[in-house]
This record gives sequence, structure tokens and C-alpha cells, in this order.
Amino acid sequence: MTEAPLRRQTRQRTAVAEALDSQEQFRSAQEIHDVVRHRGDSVGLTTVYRALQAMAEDGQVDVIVRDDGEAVYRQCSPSHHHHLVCRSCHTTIEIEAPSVETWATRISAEHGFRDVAHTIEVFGLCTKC
Amino acid sequence: MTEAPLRRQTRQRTAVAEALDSQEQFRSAQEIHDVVRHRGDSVGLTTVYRALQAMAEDGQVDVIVRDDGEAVYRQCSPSHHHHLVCRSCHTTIEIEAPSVETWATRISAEHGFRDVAHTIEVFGLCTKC
DNA sequence: CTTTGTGCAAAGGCTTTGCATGCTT
DNA sequence: AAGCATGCAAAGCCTTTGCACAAAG
Repeated sequence: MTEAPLRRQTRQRTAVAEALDSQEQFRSAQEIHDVVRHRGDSVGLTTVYRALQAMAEDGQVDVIVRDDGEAVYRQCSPSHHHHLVCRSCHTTIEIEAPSVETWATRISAEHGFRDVAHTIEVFGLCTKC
Repeated sequence: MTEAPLRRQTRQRTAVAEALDSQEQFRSAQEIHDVVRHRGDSVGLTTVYRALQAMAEDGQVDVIVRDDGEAVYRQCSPSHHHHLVCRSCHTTIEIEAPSVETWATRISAEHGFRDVAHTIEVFGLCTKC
């Protein structure tokens, strides 16, 4: 299986994790960097990128690559889920999709695919917007 | 409604369209540029980017933003569909997902979202890989 | 003739890398 | 002490933009 690549605990990683915790919506690495600084901690942008990548690899945070190619991160619930995102205010709602999971598994099997993963994001305008 | 932004027919746009036609898999703008050149046509990279964007806007081609942030294009069937992509050889199979469409519509409605669109891509290893 | 398209070079924006130094274990 | 982590600056990459010229309608 996938073994956790032994991360070392540092002031910087803690700061990034806390900054991420304080945010409700998906944030880019640079935004997290700003949040960290506003909270009074000082962490290099490079380190933020590396910390975020590490956390994503370890499955501690969710990553979405937006249409413009920028990667955004968010601390989410540990269980598998997807997102319903408002394209105007970016409010994000976690959604579950048991039927979709089933569908993905079935369609993959039908075509002989293994080790399947999927990306499902729903975008729209929320009530307020 | 969305009105088609009057495109002018040029040698370059035709070349890009043909290059795209000749490809089975998703290709990046730069790859399409190479294909065009190998076919003997000469088109600037910038123009390829602009042509691809225009075609995508007009719904003539499918675009996927890969995890690395690069946009890849492909000439697909006109109807709404999704993709099952091999993460090794990039073989792509078009799949339909009526149940998923229904689910997306329903879940969006439940949360009061309007103008909904969704992204669904399934990745795995195909039989050959 | 007017408007849109083309192309080159340069700029932009996000992300990664090289490398010397610092800190965790 | 040994090895991963940090940070700054620089480089990489894909993509977009400015601008003068060419081509389509």
C-alpha cells in the first residue's frame, strides 16, 4: 500500500496547516501564504508550496486544479466526497455521491480499467449570487 | 442565448482543425502545433492557442485541464459526455452517464444552485497497461 | 475598405529547482 | 551527528498580450 513518507514537524508546516484550517474555501498556495503572514508567522512561499504538496500527497487536504490551471487547496472531511462550488462567490459545499461512485466503478470495470480514480466537481450559482 | 462570435475562415484555422481531427487522444496546444507543422502547414504557436480557444468557446472541441495545469484539446462527439482516460497510455474512451447527470441536477437543486455545469473525468489503467 | 486574424517577441503568473544554511530527530 | 526542511533567487512552463502587418468579407 501507500506508506506515509515520514514528515518532519516544523514551525512552518504547523503554520500552513493552521492557516488552512482557518479557511472555509479553497485557497491557492499564494493565498495561504498571505494568510500565514497575516497570522503573524513568517514562512517562505516555496515552503508553503512544498508543505501543501506534502499534505496533499498524504491525503490531508483536497486539491482542485481550476480551469485557469491554478491549484487550490482546502482542508476537508476525511471521507471521500466531491464539491458543489459557486462560480461567483466560491462558496463550497461538500457533497456525497454514492450513486456516482457505483457508476464510476461499474463503467470502469466494463472497459477493463483498474486502479480507478475520478474527478467530479459541480459548478453553479448559489442562492445568494 | 449564446451567439456564435462570427469566426473568419483562414488557412491557419483550417490547419488546426485538421490536425485536431487527425488525433485520437487529447493533445496540448503545443502538441497540436507540432502536428500542424509535421503536416506541412506553417502556423504560429500563438495562433494555435487562439484557434483552440475559439473552437472550445464555440463548443467544437473538448478541453480538459490536466492535473499539471496544462490544457488539452480533443475533437469529440457533439453530444454531452465524459471521459475514461488511461493514466499510462492516455487512451480515451467517451462515456455517457445519464444517472450522473440526473444526480448532478438533483443535488444542485437541493442546494439552490442554478446554471449548473459539471466536470467528471475518470482515470485508471486500461487493459493493455 | 473595414475588421478580424496572424505572428513574433516579450511579458505574465504559477510552480519548481539549485544550493547553502538551519533545524528536527 | 545525519538528513530532511527552509528560503532566496533563478529558472521553467504554459499561456497571454502588445503591436504592426496581412488577409477575409
